[in-house]
Amino acid sequence: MPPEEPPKLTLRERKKREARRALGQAALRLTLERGLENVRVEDIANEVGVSPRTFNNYFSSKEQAVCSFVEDRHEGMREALLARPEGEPLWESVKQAVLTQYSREGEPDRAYVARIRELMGQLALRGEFLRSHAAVEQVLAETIAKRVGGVDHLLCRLMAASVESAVRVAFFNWFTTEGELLLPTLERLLDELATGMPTLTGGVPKPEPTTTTLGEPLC
Amino acid sequence: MPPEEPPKLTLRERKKREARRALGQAALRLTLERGLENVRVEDIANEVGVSPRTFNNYFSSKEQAVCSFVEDRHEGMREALLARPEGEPLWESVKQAVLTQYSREGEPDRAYVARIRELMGQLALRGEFLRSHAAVEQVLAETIAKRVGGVDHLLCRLMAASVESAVRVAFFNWFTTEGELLLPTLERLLDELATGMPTLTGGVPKPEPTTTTLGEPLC
DNA sequence: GCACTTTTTTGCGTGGCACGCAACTTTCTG
DNA sequence: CAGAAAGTTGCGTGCCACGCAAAAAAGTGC
Repeated sequence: MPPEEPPKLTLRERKKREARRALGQAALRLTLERGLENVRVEDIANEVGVSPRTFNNYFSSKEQAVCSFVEDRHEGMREALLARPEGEPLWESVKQAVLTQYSREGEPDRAYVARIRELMGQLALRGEFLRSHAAVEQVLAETIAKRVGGVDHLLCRLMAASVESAVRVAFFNWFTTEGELLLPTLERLLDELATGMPTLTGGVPKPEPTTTTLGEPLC
Repeated sequence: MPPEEPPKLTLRERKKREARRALGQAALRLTLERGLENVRVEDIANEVGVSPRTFNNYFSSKEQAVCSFVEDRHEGMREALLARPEGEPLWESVKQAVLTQYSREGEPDRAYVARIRELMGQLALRGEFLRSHAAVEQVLAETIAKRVGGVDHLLCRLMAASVESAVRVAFFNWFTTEGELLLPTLERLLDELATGMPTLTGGVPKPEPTTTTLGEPLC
């Protein structure tokens, strides 16, 4: 095996990617440590050894930088989906691609959960967070469309949006509960989507007067 | 019929609501007229006859103000769902509630479409826009949970998220095409969700080499 | 109608942020 | 190695969110 794989990308390209990655990572780390309001753009820039002005060449806000890790999954998502075998039914492909992507990252470290939960509490991040998810959704929709050829674009979008919904809900559940694993929940939710909505109706329709809170407005 | 309905809310409460509504509306109108980057917080405040500082007592950014109309639907959504008859299957209730809410507003004026499309192009608004949708989703999830009693909260969330997905996709389609109506599309997408994902697979799996663009990353 | 409390509005000041611009440095190409 | 192309940086500018405390408005009890 070659220890140095031939850099197919130009040096510039690699440097750019690396800089962006480093900035996003630094932003996330600092925010987890101190909370967003105690992180200045200057801090992030310094951490990476770059001028504050340069930071804004890559991201147009620190919130965007912090959330960039979500968006970064889009590449893996695309590859995972395109790598599925030709004849496989579409939904199976999508499901497996999603599961592949998120198991690639491994069951996330329990130690981070509390901090991530705190992170998500940051109102200021919610918008950017969702925007990043939407970016992944867009890639997913395009890839699905490419895979199935001439099928209705609306349905591709709907499928992509539904999948991202499941991902968001699974993550939400993951970092608001203590013991549960991410992947099984995600798989279950995806199966639920496949089955269709009425499944939920199977539950007891008795209106319990208990005011059950659903938790934070998160996600 | 009483021409003046007795104000069940205190004067303060009414004034607050009115102020917020006026600010949001002004923000939206000005943005549609001139584009977000040509609207200053000061302009919005002046329009309503209030100090800039007060604007920030109601909204923590102008983007939030512009998007507030989306979030304002949550109240109607809640009522519409709770108003459905007792014995009705859950999904049917949800579907009808959503359709009720969006027909309440009437098929949107064609004249606005171009401007709305432009509005959605504003990168800066996307995050807030999604945040508002998420807020509606949250209310929807809570209301669903309340309606079905003790059923799995995860599934309630998933359903709410899916519904919002359909809404977003339907809107997207509505303001990126010329002739189509919003409500029929929305209903079709909701039915698609009810049926479950594999429906999409029904399409021709032939991989057309045409590089079909899916349109803007919007929504 | 009148004191007293609670809530909202407002002006001011501060720290911070995004971005245009133009000079400078690095990388690329032949 | 020389010129072109792309990326980085410092500076300046306009704007913005929010804390704070004083003033104004709305609610309350008598």
